[in-house]
Amino acid sequence: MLGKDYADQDCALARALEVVGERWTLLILRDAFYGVRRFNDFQAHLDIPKAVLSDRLSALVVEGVLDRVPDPDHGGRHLYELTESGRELWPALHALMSWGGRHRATNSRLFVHAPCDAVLDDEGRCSRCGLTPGPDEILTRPREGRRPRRSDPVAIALRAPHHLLEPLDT
Amino acid sequence: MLGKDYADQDCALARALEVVGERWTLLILRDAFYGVRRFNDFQAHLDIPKAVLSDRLSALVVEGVLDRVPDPDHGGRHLYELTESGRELWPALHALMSWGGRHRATNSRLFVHAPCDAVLDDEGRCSRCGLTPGPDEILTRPREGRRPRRSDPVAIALRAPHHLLEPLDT
DNA sequence: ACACTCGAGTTCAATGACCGAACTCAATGC
DNA sequence: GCATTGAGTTCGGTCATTGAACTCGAGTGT
Repeated sequence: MLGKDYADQDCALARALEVVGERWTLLILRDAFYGVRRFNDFQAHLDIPKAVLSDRLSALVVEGVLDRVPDPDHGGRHLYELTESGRELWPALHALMSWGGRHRATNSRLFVHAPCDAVLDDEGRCSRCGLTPGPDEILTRPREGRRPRRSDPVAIALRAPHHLLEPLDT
Repeated sequence: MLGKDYADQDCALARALEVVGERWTLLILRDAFYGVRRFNDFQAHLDIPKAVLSDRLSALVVEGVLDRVPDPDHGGRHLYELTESGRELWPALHALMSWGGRHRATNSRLFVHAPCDAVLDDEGRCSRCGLTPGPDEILTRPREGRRPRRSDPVAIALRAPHHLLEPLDT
């Protein structure tokens, strides 16, 4: 694993980056939050080489961030789902997304606290009730008036408003 | 820049990762928050190849996350300091650190809201006043009872309690 | 039963990134 | 004047990533 870990860094950040710090990993997890669960859906939406996707998914399963479960509809296939520890990465993901939205490009999605129907601010706090909900209470939809750049089936399915973690059907 | 960017991803997260998603970058920024400002201090504390450190620092300066200013004490040298946009990465960094602290290793540091003298929770919220302060209001110190793993001068200097962003002297 | 397709990978050669060691160069320190 | 130290750059070797081609097994159509 040379080149992947930061063994000499005595720091929780280094430990976290050993899990999610490699190229593509956080984008894979973003898609997992958006409801993507199948190998090919990740691949279609991310344009990632299959070998790398395979590596990353296995690593995330080993790390306990994703679960690999048999697909009930298709024998021999699997679904990749966020574990509890994976779901707890949401605040980190959201914080990075907010920073990107503020400093590079306006964020292409809104996140809404489902019970309040009020948008989340940059800190992930509901603008009505003030709580910072977990992903299971968050709805997402694309922001208005943006011409979408991607046209793969997953990107199209993601244009419909939906709950985070809710399985996508393509 | 092949292999560094995610040009086809229409997403604020991808934009953020193009800036901070490469190996070492977030650890460099962590040290910058801790007060490290000199090339050799980064190098000593991170055990990073100088060529890579040089690359990352220049890239962060180009991206407007760090400023490269002349060192008033030493002609011909420079200091690397967080810009405003760099300082706004604190919530993302803190969120990742919290996750690492919860799921991999207990965090080796405490973060304290200076005005309240109360520790921050995993969401970065002050346990007394409930605000989520920026780095300029945060004090950090090592947690008690941990045998430190590193013994370079920077690691030793960092053992003293200090404000985030406050220049370290080594 | 048979060929076909499609999803989910694995294998492979080429390219790019990362590594550590050695080198440069300017500014102190003695 | 000479050695040292900080801040890089250069360089050969190694490791990771890439896209294309290949494999394998489960359904599907006939």
